[in-house]
Amino acid sequence: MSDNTPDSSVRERAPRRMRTDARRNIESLLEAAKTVFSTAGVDAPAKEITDLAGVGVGTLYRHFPQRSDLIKAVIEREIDACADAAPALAAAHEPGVALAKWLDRFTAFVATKRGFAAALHSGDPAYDGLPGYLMQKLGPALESLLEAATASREVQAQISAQDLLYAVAKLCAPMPNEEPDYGRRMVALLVEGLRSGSSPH
Amino acid sequence: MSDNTPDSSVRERAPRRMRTDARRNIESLLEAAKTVFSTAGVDAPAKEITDLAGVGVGTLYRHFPQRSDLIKAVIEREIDACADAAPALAAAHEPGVALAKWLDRFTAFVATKRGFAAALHSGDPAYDGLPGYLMQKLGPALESLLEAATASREVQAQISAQDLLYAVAKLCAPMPNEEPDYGRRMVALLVEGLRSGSSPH
DNA sequence: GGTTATACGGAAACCCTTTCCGGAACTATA
DNA sequence: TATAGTTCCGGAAAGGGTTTCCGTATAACC
Repeated sequence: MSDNTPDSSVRERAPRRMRTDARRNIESLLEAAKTVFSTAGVDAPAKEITDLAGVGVGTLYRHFPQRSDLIKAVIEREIDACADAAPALAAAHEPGVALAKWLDRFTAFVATKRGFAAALHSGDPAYDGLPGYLMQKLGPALESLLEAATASREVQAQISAQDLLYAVAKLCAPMPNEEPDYGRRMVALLVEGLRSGSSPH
Repeated sequence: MSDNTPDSSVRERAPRRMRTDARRNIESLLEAAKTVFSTAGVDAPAKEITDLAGVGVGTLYRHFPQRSDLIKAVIEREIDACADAAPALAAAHEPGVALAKWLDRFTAFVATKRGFAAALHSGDPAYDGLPGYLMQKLGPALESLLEAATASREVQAQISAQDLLYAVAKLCAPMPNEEPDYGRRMVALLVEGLRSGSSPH
């Protein structure tokens, strides 16, 4: 009752910022996981990751309570990187070229990171939020590129950003023993379909 | 040296045929696995499968030394069923209709069996042979349907059976929170691309 | 029926994920 | 800087699933 310290009882005290060692360990883990995943796949044992990160298993599981949380975090980081590439491309190239280059960037991401396709198709509900995250982060980027490109008459847009995003994500997902440029060919075919069918049937 | 029994030393004796209980157990296991996989996903514990099949774990692992072997076997069976559907459709319908109906059949297979997409994109080398098996079994079926359809001028073929097969397999693979007919729309768009682009650029 | 190769069942070994907790390290405050 | 109070760390142990192993049972062939 006699406690007049401002806010002490009404508002919880300002959360002290995360300890620097914790922040550093999270960073190390994400970096290590990215490396190990691309080397040995997303099913690599956790020990391999913690060893590379120079950290105990306990530390891994405090920050990423489920294995899938770590995988999700790594994938989301890479999605972010992809989104961040858009503004620079838009500034440096003609609209149509920027769009093409960004699609290449996205295609490379999907084709390279096996873990992404694996998570997406695993059926594990832990990854249900991934398409949403993809759309949320990459949708605006792609939309602005698409708009600029259509405005300058370089392409005719007949497909939503979401449809295109998902189609590329699926078509370019790596399959064993596949010709290297299969994904690109199919995407090109799809875009061809867009160009032609200017009149709906 | 004195052994003159025909063939006994030169040729190994004819292999005795597989024991009937073994054959029966394999059948039970495949049936049980199919059921459990579609109910609880391909990651369901092996015990569930052996219980349903009325068999010990040892039996499962003798016939399918790796878990992936069982999954592969179940998927290959379903691919076979898909291939077997083609002749009947071809006999019962106009070429164009038969092609459409068979593509529907295949689409349903891909969309329904999560395990298929999961295996294909898992990155596990155990499944590297799956696309080959798919092509080997379904390629001829699709080709003959495609040929009949093109011959009767109902479609213009500008895509190889393999490309089409793989595109459908990828586009129709289920993704979380996806509109129900996304896959079909994209496949339609792809086919639209084929119709239009009669002249290569 | 007797002999032999083959298959069965389930306990144990193994490997990986996840939990737990005593002790160490960091932050805030004086 | 010293102290108190959190927060975080490390690795041992628990939990759960796959895979191996081997004594026993049974089908195939003579």
